[in-house]
Amino acid sequence: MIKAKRSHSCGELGKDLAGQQVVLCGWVAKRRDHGGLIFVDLRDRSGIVQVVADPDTAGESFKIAEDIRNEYVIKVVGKVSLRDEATINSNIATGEIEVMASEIEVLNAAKTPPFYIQDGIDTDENLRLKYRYLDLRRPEMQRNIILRHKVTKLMRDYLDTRNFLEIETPMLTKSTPEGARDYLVPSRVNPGKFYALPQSPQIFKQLLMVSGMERYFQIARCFRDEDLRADRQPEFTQLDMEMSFMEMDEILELMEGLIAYIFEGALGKKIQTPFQRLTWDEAMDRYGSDKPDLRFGMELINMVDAVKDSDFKVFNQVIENGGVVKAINVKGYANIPRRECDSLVDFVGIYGAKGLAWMQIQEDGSVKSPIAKFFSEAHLANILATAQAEAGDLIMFIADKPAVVAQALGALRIEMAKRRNLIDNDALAFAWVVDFPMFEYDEEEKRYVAMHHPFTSPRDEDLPLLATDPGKVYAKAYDMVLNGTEIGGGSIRIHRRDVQKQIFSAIGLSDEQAQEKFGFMMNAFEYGAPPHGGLAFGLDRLIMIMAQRDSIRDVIAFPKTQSAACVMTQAPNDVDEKQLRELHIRPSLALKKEKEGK
RNA sequence: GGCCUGGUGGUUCAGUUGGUUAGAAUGCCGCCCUGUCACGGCGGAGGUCGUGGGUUCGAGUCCCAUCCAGGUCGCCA
Repeated sequence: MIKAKRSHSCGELGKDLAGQQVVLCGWVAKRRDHGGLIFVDLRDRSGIVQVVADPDTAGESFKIAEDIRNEYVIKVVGKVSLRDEATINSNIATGEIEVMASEIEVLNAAKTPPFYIQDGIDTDENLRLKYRYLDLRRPEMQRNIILRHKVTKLMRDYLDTRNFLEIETPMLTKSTPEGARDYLVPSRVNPGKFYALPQSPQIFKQLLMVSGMERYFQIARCFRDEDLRADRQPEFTQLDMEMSFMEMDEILELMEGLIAYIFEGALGKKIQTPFQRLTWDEAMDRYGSDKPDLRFGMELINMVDAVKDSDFKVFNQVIENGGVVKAINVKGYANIPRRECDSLVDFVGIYGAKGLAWMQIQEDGSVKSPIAKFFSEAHLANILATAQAEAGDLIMFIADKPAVVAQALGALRIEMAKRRNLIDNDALAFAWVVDFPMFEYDEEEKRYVAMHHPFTSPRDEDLPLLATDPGKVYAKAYDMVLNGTEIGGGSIRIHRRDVQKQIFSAIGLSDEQAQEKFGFMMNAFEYGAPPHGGLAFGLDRLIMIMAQRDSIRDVIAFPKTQSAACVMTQAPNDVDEKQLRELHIRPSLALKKEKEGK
């Protein structure tokens, strides 16, 4: 047994330590056995260093070096030695030195792992998740987790120096069906009753403002029982903040400062502030999205004036029925096969568009298009001028209700940018989207629902519209957008009981229902609630973008699969009938389920 | 819930119009090798082709169902 304690990390060794004895601990990343000489790449969190076992210097330990295998955990005593010029390995940070082992101890043997413990592996994610502890041993995953740690540390530092208090709020809370589905937790001591896991600490942080905490933050776990996506997990983390006595402009500026601080501190990237601001209307009009990707142009162009009064009935009917015709100009993409155009019709169909028209501008300036015959020379000239089209361009049109055009053409804009390779992967395009509509109409429920959440303050000038025309009310809400992803959102909140009541009424809650669900909050507003507002960043998404990954699963240590399951622990799992009974959940339900399963 | 893609040695994949004993690379095991770092050389083991039905003389291949994973629409105040 080696008595000496670990003295260094593998990655920190360098030329300055030449000649010094070190004690290293780590995992065997690779072993190259040359018979009379064995090389071991030893890996720990800090990096990799080459350990050399030479019978002359390793003595008895040479036999141990012969038996070790990948992922064995070993301890090595050895001398740092400069490598000969010819044997320097410039691929690794410690490539100018190596450690001549004098003693080796196996701390633990290891089975051959089911996949390679290295970067850039192309292994089924299910397998990686089943052996997540091995997946997290891979350097790129360790870098992601380390980045995440750095970012949360920087967040805490930034907010601490600006007088924020980190305060925890409950995980067992009250279910409020407005919004996403809740994860419910049965109460043992209150038969038949349930807690809900928080979708966000929204109400509690507002109450903390009533409490006079003035500035609050929390790195808060949130839960939503909805379907998963590459950027959506049932439990996720947000940096949640709330501030009293601050106007929107002050909050946005403070948040820009936070983001700049994080990017500088964690990635060494300077971020230009202030960020561009777009109103929601403008974002929808120009990009067809409330989270526009501003790394490229290709804006949506309104074609109504250019195409009206033509012989093309499809466009005419859409315009007559209050719809719009919009287009994007895909520069230099005219020469694509008809087949690709047809497949793009299917693409926009996913988003509800009933069709897609296109015009290919030929080298001689003439227009090749299935719909060209419906337009006069003057119309065509007008269309080309409106689209600023040149030879070689492809103009793609969608005509439909404004919301469908925005969604389908907005998605097409991004798809075409990908195909044209217009997106700079190193670019960081930040923006604020402000002035969201307060409500949107839910066709299914036949009522208005809050677009952000019902605690968002309407604009002062729109207050009179609350009772008469809720659809026209705008909110003091703001989203931070980065590269086409919403990374944060917030608002100035309501701090007056009468306004809050009006909002609940506008979304169809009776006074009694409002009192039953949110009475405690409205009561609090009567005891000196300060004006306040806040914001929450989606931490997982932010880290994902910073780490340049495509999925938040890569920046979460133990994520769930698309079916909200954990393949490593097998959660969710069956529970004992006894447990159910204690929770006052009738075992008959479970039994019934079991029978159905058979 | 809808649509799309995938599931074949440990891993990543190939597998033709359905036809003999299902291949490759890598990994793994054994032997050899004192300057490799994707070490090299020789030899070897390893597969109920996701699961269950069906069609057929014959199914990895065709059909149906189902499970799992991923993407996406709906959903996500």
